Amino acid sequence: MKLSQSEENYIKSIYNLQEKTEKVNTNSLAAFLNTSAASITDMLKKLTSKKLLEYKKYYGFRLNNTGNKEALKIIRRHRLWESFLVAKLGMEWEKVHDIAEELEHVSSPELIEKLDRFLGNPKIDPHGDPIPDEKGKIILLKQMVLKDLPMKQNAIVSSVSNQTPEMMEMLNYYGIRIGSQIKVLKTFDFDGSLQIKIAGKPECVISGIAAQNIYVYDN
Amino acid sequence: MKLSQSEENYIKSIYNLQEKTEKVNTNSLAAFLNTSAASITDMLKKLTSKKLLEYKKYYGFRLNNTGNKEALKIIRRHRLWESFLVAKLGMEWEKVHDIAEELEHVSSPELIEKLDRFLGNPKIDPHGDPIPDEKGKIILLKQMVLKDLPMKQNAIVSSVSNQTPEMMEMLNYYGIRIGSQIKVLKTFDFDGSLQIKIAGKPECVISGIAAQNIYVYDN
DNA sequence: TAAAATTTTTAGTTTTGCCTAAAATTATTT
DNA sequence: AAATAATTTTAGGCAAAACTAAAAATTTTA
Repeated sequence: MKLSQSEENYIKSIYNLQEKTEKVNTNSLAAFLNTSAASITDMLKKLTSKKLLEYKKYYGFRLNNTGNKEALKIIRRHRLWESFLVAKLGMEWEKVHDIAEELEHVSSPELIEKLDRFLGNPKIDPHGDPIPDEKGKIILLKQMVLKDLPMKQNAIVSSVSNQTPEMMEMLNYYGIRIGSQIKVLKTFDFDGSLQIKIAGKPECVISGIAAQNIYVYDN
Repeated sequence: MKLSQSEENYIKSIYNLQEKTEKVNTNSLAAFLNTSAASITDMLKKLTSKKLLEYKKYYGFRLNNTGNKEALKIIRRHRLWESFLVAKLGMEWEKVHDIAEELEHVSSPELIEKLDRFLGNPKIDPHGDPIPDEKGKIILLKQMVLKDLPMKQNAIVSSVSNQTPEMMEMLNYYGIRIGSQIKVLKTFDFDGSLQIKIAGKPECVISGIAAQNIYVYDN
């Protein structure tokens, strides 16, 4: 299915809104896309005629199977590019979204599969969101805060909540990156700090506050 | 200057045609872009009003200084992406052009500078064309066939003419890549084969035929 | 349940980038 | 230099994707 950039943006936005509400309505999509309700109606007709949407006038709409698959392809591209920008080009997390928003429309399947392999088939993007696989399957992650990770259990760093330069400085010091393998060895009850082991690094201790801002997922 | 994809494509095409002829004319650009002469005239007016073009009705046109700079930015993006696709994703040379054609319109200067650094500031793309630097400067390369490289002189592999799987197999065997540093140690007059040294690899011998299909540039 | 408020759709424009056909201009022949 | 040919521009339209304003449908409220 060949889609215009605009169609792709609509599909992705509808997918996102669907995550929260059963039926999406015109006004909320208009607000989300920062456009007019009339423009939404126009596009809904188009997507319906392309058989991507279940749409009943005045009653709201929802992507059908085909539409959902398209949405997942777009999201896959977006999140892979975000991963690339952070992991390979060293860009900061706040900056990558807008660039990925453009890159996601480049529609060569071969490109995306090669990029995926090049990145080492990441399961999660720099914001901690899961990356759909080539079939559109999303793994559901048992994501948690490092502080809550059971002792001795291996996990992967997925994101951090506090993306300030100060946080970055500290993560850098510890050598903690998105995708780093991590394990809690010991907790100090006195102040809540944790002794941790990051793969390829010596053991070290991190404060409870820091550990509350680092997200990991079960491995 | 914010340009649409279409405007960028016109600018790039005009730049390419300018390389060959003093003044570009409507019909040749129409043929190049596979579109109608009337469409060309439309766009010429637009680019003129944006002060990117020197255009006199019926007499042909040419990019002005600003237009040339824009063209070089687009070409820089295109060639960096081509380099990325080949060098990092391992795509084949014939396939990368069309994909780079899409990627080149993503217009974040920071992205491009980071990509450039990530690739090691390549001077030449996988087709052997020079990559303009961030100021738009193009180095002029003394490109030559490996066979003609003076002995003991360091050079960089820029491209190969024969892009078959068989050629790729052999290059792979030798560990020759775009960007590899290479030097000729000795030539065997009997059959024209060359003893060469590729940086980071042991010395080896390559046939004269192969050496005639490998392009290098002076370092 | 009727009136008011909200939401959604329709109708009519605009801009961009393309098209074809016809007119205008320049170049080439004879 | 006049006629013919080629090139280029203008004129008028079309489709996509947006907009505003107004009409229609639904929901809320009194």
